[in-house]
Amino acid sequence: MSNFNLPMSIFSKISFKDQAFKLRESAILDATTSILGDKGYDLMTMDDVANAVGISKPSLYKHFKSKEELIGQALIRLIDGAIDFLGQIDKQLDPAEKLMVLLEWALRVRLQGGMPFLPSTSTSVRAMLMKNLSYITRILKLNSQLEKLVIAAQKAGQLNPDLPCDVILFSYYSRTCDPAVEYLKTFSKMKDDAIIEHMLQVAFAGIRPLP
Amino acid sequence: MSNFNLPMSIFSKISFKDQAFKLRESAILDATTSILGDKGYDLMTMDDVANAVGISKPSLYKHFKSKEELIGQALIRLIDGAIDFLGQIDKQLDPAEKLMVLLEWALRVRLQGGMPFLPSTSTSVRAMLMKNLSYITRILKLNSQLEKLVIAAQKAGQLNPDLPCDVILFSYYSRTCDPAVEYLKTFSKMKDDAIIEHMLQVAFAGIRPLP
DNA sequence: GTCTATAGCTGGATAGAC
DNA sequence: GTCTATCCAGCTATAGAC
Repeated sequence: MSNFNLPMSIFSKISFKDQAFKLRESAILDATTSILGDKGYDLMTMDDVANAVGISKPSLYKHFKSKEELIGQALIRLIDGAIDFLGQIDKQLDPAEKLMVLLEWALRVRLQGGMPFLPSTSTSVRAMLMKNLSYITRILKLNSQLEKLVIAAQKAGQLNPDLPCDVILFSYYSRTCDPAVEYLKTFSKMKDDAIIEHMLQVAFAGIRPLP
Repeated sequence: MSNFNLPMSIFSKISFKDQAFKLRESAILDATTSILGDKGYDLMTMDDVANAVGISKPSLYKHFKSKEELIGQALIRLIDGAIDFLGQIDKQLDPAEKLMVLLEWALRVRLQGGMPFLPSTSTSVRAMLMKNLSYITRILKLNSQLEKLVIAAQKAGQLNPDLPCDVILFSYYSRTCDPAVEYLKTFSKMKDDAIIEHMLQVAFAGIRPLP
């Protein structure tokens, strides 16, 4: 935190503990992410997570005071990753290209065992997330950036200007959690790169201007 | 069944009972469908269903011997509806038009409170369904009909012949459970007809031949 | 066939020793 | 902070009376 740049000799014990704590927290979030991607919110149990990390359930609860908070944190980390990635994208790219690069990133994250970008469609999960203020804050931030990109791309004639902005935006979100990805991997045994290429092609053909 | 066309005077008692039984069974499946669409597989409880129908849980278990069977039957009824609908589509339509009409039907069913056409992506739900032989049989039947339509449409130049057939087929399936539908309804307050129109437009623009 | 009541289990969360 | 052991709510499924 605030002592990152101070000499270790003074704070070594504290910072070591802190580091270990952060590391374990990160390991917990990794496990949560992977299990969420596999089983989904409802079927993921706190025992699953604790066992995957190799700690006991009470220890898990020292880090996250409830299942809801744990999942909220995992989603926040994911959204933050997206916002970071968006900030690092080559400024030279035009809006539609930026959207494509971000979607590629999201699909790749998912194919490498992450959870889908959008949580379940289920009412209860959404209700749970809506109570989580820091999650809402992040998602609104990301959403406003994406909305600007969509509108700019429509103005520039890179995306279909006849479609309502919302239709493009929500379709875009949906592509990040498109089950076709899983089907292609499971049933067609397609390589990750081929899956991503085809998903991008279909997704953007759907929202580009009509000929 | 076999006595549908026989005089009621002879079988009235039996057929009446049968009818009532069928009616209740149908009501149970209706309730299951609606609750599944709302809460999803894991959160739907047998109490929910029994209460919605207005019967007790043991009575529910007289009709369906487990939660898995109940959900399986609800899904089978849905698939059968799709197969029936497909059989009734105007034979004059070309393959791509048939696919479009069917997708419209599926989206409309969903918007009217039904469950999504494809069940959850979750591993456990899929595992449950894979043990259900009559479900598998139906889904394979529907799948083979749709695959034929896709291939025919590609040959006729109505769908992009450069895309693997699987990519089109799985993308098509995914559109039936696209969360963008819910988002447009919830956040954009869009009318059902407008949602369907836009979803169809985006979906088919994505898989049509490139200009 | 329908109900009330309950068995049996699972999973979220915690008490209390170390 | 970490564990073992446990509580308790809520769920599937059923026994047994009517």
